[in-house]
Amino acid sequence: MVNIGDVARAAGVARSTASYALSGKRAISDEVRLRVQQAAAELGYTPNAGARALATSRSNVIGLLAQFLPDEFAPAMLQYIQGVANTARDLGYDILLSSDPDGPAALKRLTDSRMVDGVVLLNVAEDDERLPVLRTAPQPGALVGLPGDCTGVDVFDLDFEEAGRAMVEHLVDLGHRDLVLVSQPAHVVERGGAYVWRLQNAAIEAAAQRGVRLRPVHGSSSQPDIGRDLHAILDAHPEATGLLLNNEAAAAALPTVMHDRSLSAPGDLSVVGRYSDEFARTFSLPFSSIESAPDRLGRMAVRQLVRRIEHQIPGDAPHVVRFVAPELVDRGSTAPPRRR
Amino acid sequence: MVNIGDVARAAGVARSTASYALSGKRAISDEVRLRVQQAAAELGYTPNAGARALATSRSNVIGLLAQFLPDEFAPAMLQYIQGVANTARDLGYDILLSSDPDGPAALKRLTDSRMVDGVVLLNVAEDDERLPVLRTAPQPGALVGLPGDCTGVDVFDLDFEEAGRAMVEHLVDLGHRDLVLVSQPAHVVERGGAYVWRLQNAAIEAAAQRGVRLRPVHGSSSQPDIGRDLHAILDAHPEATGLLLNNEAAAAALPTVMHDRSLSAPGDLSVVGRYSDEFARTFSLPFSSIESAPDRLGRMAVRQLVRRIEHQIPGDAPHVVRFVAPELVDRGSTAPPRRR
DNA sequence: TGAGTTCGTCGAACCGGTTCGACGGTTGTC
DNA sequence: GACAACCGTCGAACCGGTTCGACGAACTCA
Repeated sequence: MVNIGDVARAAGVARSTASYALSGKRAISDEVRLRVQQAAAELGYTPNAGARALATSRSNVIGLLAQFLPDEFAPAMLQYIQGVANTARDLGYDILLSSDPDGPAALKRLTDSRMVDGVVLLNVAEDDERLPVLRTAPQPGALVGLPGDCTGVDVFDLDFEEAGRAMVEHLVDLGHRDLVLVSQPAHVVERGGAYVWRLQNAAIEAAAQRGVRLRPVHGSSSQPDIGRDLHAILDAHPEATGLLLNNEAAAAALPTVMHDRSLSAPGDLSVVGRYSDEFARTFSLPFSSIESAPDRLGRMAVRQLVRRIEHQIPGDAPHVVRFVAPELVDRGSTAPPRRR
Repeated sequence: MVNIGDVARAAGVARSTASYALSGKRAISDEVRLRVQQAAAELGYTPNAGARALATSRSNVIGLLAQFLPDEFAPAMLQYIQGVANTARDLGYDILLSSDPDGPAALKRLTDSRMVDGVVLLNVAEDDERLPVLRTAPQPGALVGLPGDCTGVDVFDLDFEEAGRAMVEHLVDLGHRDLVLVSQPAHVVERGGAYVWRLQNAAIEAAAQRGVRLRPVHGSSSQPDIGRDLHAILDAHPEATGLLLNNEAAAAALPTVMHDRSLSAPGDLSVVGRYSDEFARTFSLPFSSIESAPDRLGRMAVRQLVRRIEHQIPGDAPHVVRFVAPELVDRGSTAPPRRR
């Protein structure tokens, strides 16, 4: 394998000169620089990543910690991963994907071994066990998802409170007075999926303020259970005219369930979900939804991380907690309730 | 950051002794070994990945080249990625995920920089541009997908020919004599997605042998186009009683389309797909299907790769081309055709 | 003409591991 | 009692980059 010594020899200069000629960190005569660059090109020189990382303490790799939990809907996760991966690539970073179920251990290994210059955490829990590890790590971290304690990390998330309010307001404005909100399974909440109750509490509060009824229920996050759950929910609440979904699996399953019951939206039931446009296309979902903007969140997280890594922001500068404002994408699944 | 010198000093031994005590590559007295291990634990020592890679020419990282092409159905891709990631983790390797659209360049950089000990390629094309790069790389490579020329790489794929035959045989045995096969879009084929015509040709041949009619058609691989395509296909072939799907997006969209047309399977139409059980659950697909086994293929690829990396197999040993036999998972979507 | 700058290049040290050869001490064998 | 074999440890070299200080040559200016 050709190394920088070979390039230097071919160009007739010292190793250090070759290094400077390629990096441009010191003035080098045009003549020598061209000779070095040409030699590098001819020999097909690619710097050894390990050696460079050792010398510079920088790897140009970003760690991405994502867990494929049985109660998270995998296709929804994928969108965040793609957002992070694409942005990292554009900024010149590779991504090291860890799906280790033992998040804290994986994070500690990745950071302590200096394999990564920074990390992005997905599936952030209210009391995330990875955060203490991350705070003591020398590298910066960015989260997609809001934890209880944001100190020492940059945080990006959808404004779930506002999302909950917006969903309720939208349906109430149309005249609905009996709503059902289908959330993630109860044990996603127990595990610390705070976004579930952030949206739910805000929705309940908004409903109370407008004087309408909103019943929060949980649904499974996998097939075929969620289908049964939806049937049970619709059986239990025949008076409901508006359905709110904060559960991707439920959204994916609902068209089939409604078909089985010969219901259609918005004729029989107005439906609003919370998922991305990409997700809606993938699953042919006809429901209006609050855009969850996974690509945008992934991009924001990586951008901020890279800014910190490259010291445009010092590590002790104040950290950022930024919320994306929810936007309702109208797919025509809501209308005034049918007179009964 | 604590390094092996700190550990050695704390244990009162030389750096080399500390290294041997931790790696076990030379005999070390129990007493010294324990002292070193304890010092390492107390100081929270984690080896520097770059330094180790530099010294050993091994990074314990596997490169995963996956392209999220607009005409590949992303959720289907994810299953392969998960299979590869999980197996790699179990075997002690991290995964570097590259989604760079310029595959050859990304591959060259990853291998030449010695960032990875080996690579797994997804989205393999008949005449894959990454293969020449991979063959000259010093690291081994494993493919999930069959290229035209398999020299120098290990290859794992579903037996698409057998899959095509099995789908046809199954329906013909039930009495169907008019079949339609929905494949991926034409330009997936043009780009080199050989699996499309491998299945298609085998299906056509099997149909000819059994004396039944099989019409091959292409469908889009994204929503909502594929929905329109399916309607058009069903309009154009009202006489068909059996539908074969080699297109995940089509499978995902078909329930809605059939609902819109008030068709049901197997009453009005017998349907057989080609996708994984996990995929079927995610999309609530009620159709019987040939299992595409992405987890198994990912696992096989990584296992073989690791075997080569760890020199249980020398690099010049003969390479492997292994096909997974298709299995039909019966979900009750096929039956003898209804008498017209 | 000599001192002070500036510019371009070089040599050496360093990053943090692994590994090879050497060496002193103990044990075993005849 | 001499010699060989073996065991456990050490020092030094090496992997392939980057970076710092030094240094010679050319240029500037008094």
